[in-house]
Amino acid sequence: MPELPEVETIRRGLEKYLVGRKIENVEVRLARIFQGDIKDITGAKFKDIKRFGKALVLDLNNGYSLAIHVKMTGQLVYKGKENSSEFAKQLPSKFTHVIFTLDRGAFLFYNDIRQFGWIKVLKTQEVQKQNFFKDLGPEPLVGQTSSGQSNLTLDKFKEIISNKSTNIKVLLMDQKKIAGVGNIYANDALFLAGIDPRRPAKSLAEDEIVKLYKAIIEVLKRGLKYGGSSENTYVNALGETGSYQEYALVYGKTGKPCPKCGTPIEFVRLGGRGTFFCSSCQH
DNA sequence: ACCTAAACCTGGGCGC
DNA sequence: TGCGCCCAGGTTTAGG
Repeated sequence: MPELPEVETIRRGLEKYLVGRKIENVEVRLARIFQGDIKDITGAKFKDIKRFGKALVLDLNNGYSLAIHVKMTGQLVYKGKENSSEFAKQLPSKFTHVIFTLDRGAFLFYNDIRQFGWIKVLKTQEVQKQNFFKDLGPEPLVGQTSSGQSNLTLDKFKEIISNKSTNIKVLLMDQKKIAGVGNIYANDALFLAGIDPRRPAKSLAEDEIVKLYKAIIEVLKRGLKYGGSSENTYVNALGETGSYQEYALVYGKTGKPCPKCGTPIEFVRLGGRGTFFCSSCQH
């Protein structure tokens, strides 16, 4: 779930089903995932559901917040009379590590196969002191996602790109530079802009920077439109999969024909991450 | 300042 | 069916 469109999709679902609801009990099955004291949140109600980059912040009505990062395989799924999907019916599972019992016989489950994610209990006023918050770059979709902090303007994007010798793709995925862009959308944005992911950021010409800026916003909006990308384990707050993977341009398509010219998509590794591109369309 | 590899984990897919 | 290997929407840390 991991990138901006997936986390924002979860946020919207949680906002719909959790706001005003009471936490009656918390069961932590895997201690590593949960940091804090469950006493601080038991009995409180959800007040506001926010997203900062790829992290979620669930504000409660008692001065505490739950900060959550799902990393690669985390899932936050609501189960209650508003949602009796097959997926929810089967919860909790062996991958359920935290169970929030809510009022009206409902539950919020945190599942995570790889166990990389975390849930932290914080005082609401302390949230902005956390690294995931204060080190975060500007948001590409402020105004369309009702979350985040400062907006990634074109001028700000130019400033971020200028004089950086690092690969443009690695830079796009740096959360300190830009919030929310991960591997799928970085690959697809570079394809849409016709830019080779291996190029040094500072080598981009003015018109290429503008194209890339628009491409980032475009692919993130598509991701949101299709409810995120369910390549693997991602589901939304109701346990439903997204469909962006059916529309992905180059991500995960090694050897398959380029959607524009038919040349086989190439695979290289940049910054330790799988990188997909068309050597014919991207320069 | 910058780049890489490894670490945190489990499971799925592939070749043999 | 099983084994070994490589892959995975992220981030952090250690080392060069």
